[in-house]
Amino acid sequence: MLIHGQEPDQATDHNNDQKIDQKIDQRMEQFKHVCKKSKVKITDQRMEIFREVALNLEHPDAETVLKGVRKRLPTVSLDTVYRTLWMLSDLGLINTLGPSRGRTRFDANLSDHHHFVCNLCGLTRDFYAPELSNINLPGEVKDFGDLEKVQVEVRGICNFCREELRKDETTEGVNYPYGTS
Amino acid sequence: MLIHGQEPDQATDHNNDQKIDQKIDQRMEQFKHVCKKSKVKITDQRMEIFREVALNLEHPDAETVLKGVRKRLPTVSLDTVYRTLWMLSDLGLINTLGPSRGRTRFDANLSDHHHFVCNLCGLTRDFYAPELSNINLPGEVKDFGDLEKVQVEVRGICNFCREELRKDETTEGVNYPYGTS
DNA sequence: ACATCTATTTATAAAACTTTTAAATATCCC
DNA sequence: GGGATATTTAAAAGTTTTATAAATAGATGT
Repeated sequence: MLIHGQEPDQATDHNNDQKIDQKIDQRMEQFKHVCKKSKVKITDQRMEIFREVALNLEHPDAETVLKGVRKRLPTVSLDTVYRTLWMLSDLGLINTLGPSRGRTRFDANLSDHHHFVCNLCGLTRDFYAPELSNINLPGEVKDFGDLEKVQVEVRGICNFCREELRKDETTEGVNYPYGTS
Repeated sequence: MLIHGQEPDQATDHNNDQKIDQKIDQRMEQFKHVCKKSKVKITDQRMEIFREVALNLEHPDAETVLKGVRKRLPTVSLDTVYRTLWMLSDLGLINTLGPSRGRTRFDANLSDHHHFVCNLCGLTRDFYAPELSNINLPGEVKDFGDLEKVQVEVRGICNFCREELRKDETTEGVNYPYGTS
């Protein structure tokens, strides 16, 4: 799927650039801190990959991240990008969009409903809450396009995965090397 | 990713079965009606594929749908399942979970934010709405597992795709054969 | 009910996406 | 700075999804 990059309406001015630089520096520090705490080595590749996702507000896929990173590190491989992105996700430094992890999934429930999604296995269950139907959205949302429906997505850890985690901890605890967040 | 099928807590009783049968019959009728209206042929494969997604509350992937359908039609191909599922999606009879369509996408924005998602191209943009942070969830949601965060997903058609649609309509109008819904 | 026209399915194969393997390299801790 | 060890790389294999062309089946008019 091609994402047509919709550029910000106004050219970013100098002040704005400075703000973004500050923010990204802050996030790089956070990244390094989490890596150290988790005993994960800080390599150039990992830094640039994290920087790339953090800077790209379009929620890029691995290929897009690769392209961006190669401007600075021409030899990185797609493999490393994938490994690093999943590692960042395990560390809780980034998230994936939707329950992803591979296969496309389909939903025939057209009635007004919402989703619980497990962050670990992707289990997705419906729930109903009529009171959520008339949520008040900020006006700017309409600027993105025509709105069709509003769905609430509750993320967490499902009962099954929580149990698995507990088991792993009491035995060896090597399955989720970077913690779960 | 494996989804461990969490079975419903109680065995469905006879009354319940009857209700489900009624509902699925209703949906099959709706399916046929939409197909006729859109001049799409009603084949056994399409009926069984639609029935399968409509019956499966776990939001199955194509492979899972294939397995289910093959119990009744042993010769269907995975290709047909994919083609049919995307067609059903174009017809507005089913949806996909998340912005899917292929590649996994990553999000480094950890702050409290929400998403606008284009149903056609998958474009996903962040928006902020602090007032949505303290949404009141129905108690049953906690039964699914441990909740971590709540994100609102607004779906629609982005400005770019709306424009593309308009163009197609005024020229030939063959790109979205089944309409857009 | 039958023939015909055309969309759809199937099997095969290819494309697209993601992960593994084993050798080469770079990081971190002393 | 040197050495143990995690990480990267390139190549290849594994998955998931889509395209191709021949065979089949639905729908329309009779």
